[in-house]
Amino acid sequence: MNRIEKIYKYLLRTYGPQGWWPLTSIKGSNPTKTGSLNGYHPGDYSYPKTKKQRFEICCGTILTQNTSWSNAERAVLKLKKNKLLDPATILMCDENKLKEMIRPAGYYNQKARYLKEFSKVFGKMKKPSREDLLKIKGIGKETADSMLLYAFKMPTFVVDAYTKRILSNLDMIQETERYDAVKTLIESNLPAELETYQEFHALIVEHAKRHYVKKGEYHLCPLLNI
DNA sequence: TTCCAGGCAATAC
DNA sequence: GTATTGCATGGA
Repeated sequence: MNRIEKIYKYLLRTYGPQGWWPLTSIKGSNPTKTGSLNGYHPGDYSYPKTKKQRFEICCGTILTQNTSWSNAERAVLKLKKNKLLDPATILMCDENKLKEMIRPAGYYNQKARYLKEFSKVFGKMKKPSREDLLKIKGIGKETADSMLLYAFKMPTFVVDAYTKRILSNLDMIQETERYDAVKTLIESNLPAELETYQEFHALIVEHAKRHYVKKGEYHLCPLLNI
């Protein structure tokens, strides 16, 4: 078993299935989880079940850019309450009203624009390619991969700041390693399975929230011992 | 008060 | 091509 696999197994054993991506229509909760308790569906990989849920996940990936999920979730809930978790409605919505709805997620000026841009093309997106998504204003590599992995169920790994921080601390990459290099490293050392990729990214976030927030504590990370 | 969060685009060098 | 900067709310 390679080191990436060992890390994955350790995290899964330690925290259990994470049930990403959270959805507002799911009321289950996991009290062991940091951050929001709502919407996760651990062990159930059948979501999204509807186009509406798929769109909600995509909106969530945009709203949580450089933002805590608790803040992004507030914005998602406001959108839902105002019937705005729908591309046609978002396109018709007054821009200032849309900004007000997503205000708690921060960066609301740009994110409102990003949501409109994405809403324009969502209807045409059956199984979009990464390149298709990257052409859309406001969708970078991580957001594109998050949409592919959690909304469109494609086995593609999502790299984020936490992934780099952890692997760098374990001396498996350089701090400055490029996004796609890290992505390839992970993907080439794990079976290319949707469930595995979905879990691993979620587990990395959960683990990082516990051990990689304070800079002086990275050396206490339990992964250093495996 | 300061720092950080499930990044991205625009600009500067 | 690489490094820096602006964007913003809410919690610790």
